[in-house]
Amino acid sequence: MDPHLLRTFTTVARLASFSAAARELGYTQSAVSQHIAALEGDLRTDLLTRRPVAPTPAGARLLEHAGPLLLRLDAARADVLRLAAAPPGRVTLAVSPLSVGPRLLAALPASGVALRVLPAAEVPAAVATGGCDLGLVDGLAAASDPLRLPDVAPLTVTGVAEDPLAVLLPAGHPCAERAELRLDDLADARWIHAPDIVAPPPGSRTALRYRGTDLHGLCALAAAGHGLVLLPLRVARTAAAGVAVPLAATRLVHRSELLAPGTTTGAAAALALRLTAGSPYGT
Amino acid sequence: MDPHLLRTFTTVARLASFSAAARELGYTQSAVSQHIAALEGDLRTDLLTRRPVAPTPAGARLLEHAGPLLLRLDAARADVLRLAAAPPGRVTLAVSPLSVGPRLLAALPASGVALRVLPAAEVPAAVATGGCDLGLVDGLAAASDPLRLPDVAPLTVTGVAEDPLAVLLPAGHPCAERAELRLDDLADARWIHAPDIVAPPPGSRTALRYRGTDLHGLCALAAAGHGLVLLPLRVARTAAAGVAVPLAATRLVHRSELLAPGTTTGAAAALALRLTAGSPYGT
DNA sequence: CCCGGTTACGCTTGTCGTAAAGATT
DNA sequence: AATCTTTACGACAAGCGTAACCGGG
Repeated sequence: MDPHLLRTFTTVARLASFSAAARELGYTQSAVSQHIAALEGDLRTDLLTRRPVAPTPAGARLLEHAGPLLLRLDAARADVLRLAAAPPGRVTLAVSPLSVGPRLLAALPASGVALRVLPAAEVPAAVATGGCDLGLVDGLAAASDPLRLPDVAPLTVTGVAEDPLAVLLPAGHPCAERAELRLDDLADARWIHAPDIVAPPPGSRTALRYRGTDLHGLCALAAAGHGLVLLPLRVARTAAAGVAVPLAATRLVHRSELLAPGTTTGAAAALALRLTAGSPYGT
Repeated sequence: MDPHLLRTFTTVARLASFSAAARELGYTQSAVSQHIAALEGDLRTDLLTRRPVAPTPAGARLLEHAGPLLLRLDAARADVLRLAAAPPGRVTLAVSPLSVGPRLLAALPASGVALRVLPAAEVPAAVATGGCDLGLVDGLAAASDPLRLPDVAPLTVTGVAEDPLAVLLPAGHPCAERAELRLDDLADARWIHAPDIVAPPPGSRTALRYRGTDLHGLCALAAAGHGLVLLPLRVARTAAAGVAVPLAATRLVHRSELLAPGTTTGAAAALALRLTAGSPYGT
């Protein structure tokens, strides 16, 4: 269960080829073959079928563990190295699309910050492994509850914003005239599932799958009637087309949180302070 | 960042001694010294002070990562091995003290089950690393919200019970006659902090620290006026002494959840079914 | 036969233990 | 002086690459 072996294993599984994995990792085919053999010998189970190369059930199970494991390992290394490293000159901020709000816009102009837009699910990893100095994530949660984030590393989590939710409807939709909606009212509706932007409401059915982090395109699709989208009211109102109807009688709110690694110094620490200053939302 | 090196590092840090760690791990002092040197060389930072042996700041940081990391590694190995292993003859169920409720008592008699009482924080690890076949954890959460559990491994989590909360007061307490209480009413009160049994209410101050999983002793202390305790109403009512007053106007409930590893077979699967059958509480 | 994974084998490197040296109280 | 960590060194094993081998399209 050497991490090197796990890394080779995940690479082989991802590329479905020993030789391609060898090229990517800078090994020879032979070494890759030996790595897999070592893992399989250690666990006394086949992990991959050859020809075609695909994970066995045991291999699939191991794959579920290997990703988070290697991530945590990178995070640990990055975190310790960060202690000794000089504070970054230019701060890189990982943001999920909907986490960009007034608070960030107000805090930004002060210094040279590079933004990096990532799906919410990837922001914690980006901060933990040192790719970015700070992160802003958003998601749906019960009011004043912190978001559920994958714990890749011990990160400092601070709430920075909470917004009520709204549904973005096409102009002609039967509910478009109403002052507010409940999720029950839309029980039969189809939603656009855009996992890189917003989690869909629990238990909803999917009309269309939308990949990528482009919010504008998503709103356009919703306005054109291809499916409903749940957005922070603040964002839904600014959509060029479509009608934003506030969501009532729900415990859910849209929440944004700042993620900071254990060590935050220099310009990154200053930005973190501006982002959280006077925030009414706790850890 | 070889796991072996991390393991000796954590052992040395825990025992504050190279030689003691060597004895525990079955190495020579020399090997331990080389392990630490290898880690320090790899990260280009001192991790431990010698004489006395104690973690440096960087070392302390690494320690925070090392524990969860090694746990996940064990969990991965155990999970894959469990796929091939024969279903256990006797099921071992890890339970946190307050997770033992009517549902478990009803499901138990059917077969030979061994119970293992652990602090709630250790139950997920016990299930993930294969020490136990199933786990029951409890904790405080917003109504119908799942508990926040450390994700040591991808476990199947199923809610099995929710209970209203109560405060256990000594007989003469000013609030003891009231029909119900709010947490605000007790803002100045001191609580017994028993981390292995119940999380204290958020923001409370501690009168006494109580270690161990013995519920009876905790109730006795509370009844004797050494501090308040927050318990599921069901449990508080059965306390031999003391007065149980229901907690009102809170989002918090006491919740129990069943943890199952990815692979659950035989008698363990049957028990899991009985425990969750007809449960109104979701994932 | 060609492509791709496996096996054999030699070389290099790494890891451990023994033992001597060094440091700290 | 005693205790505990570090360093030196030799033995052994592990890991990688080269190259030969094999099995399926």
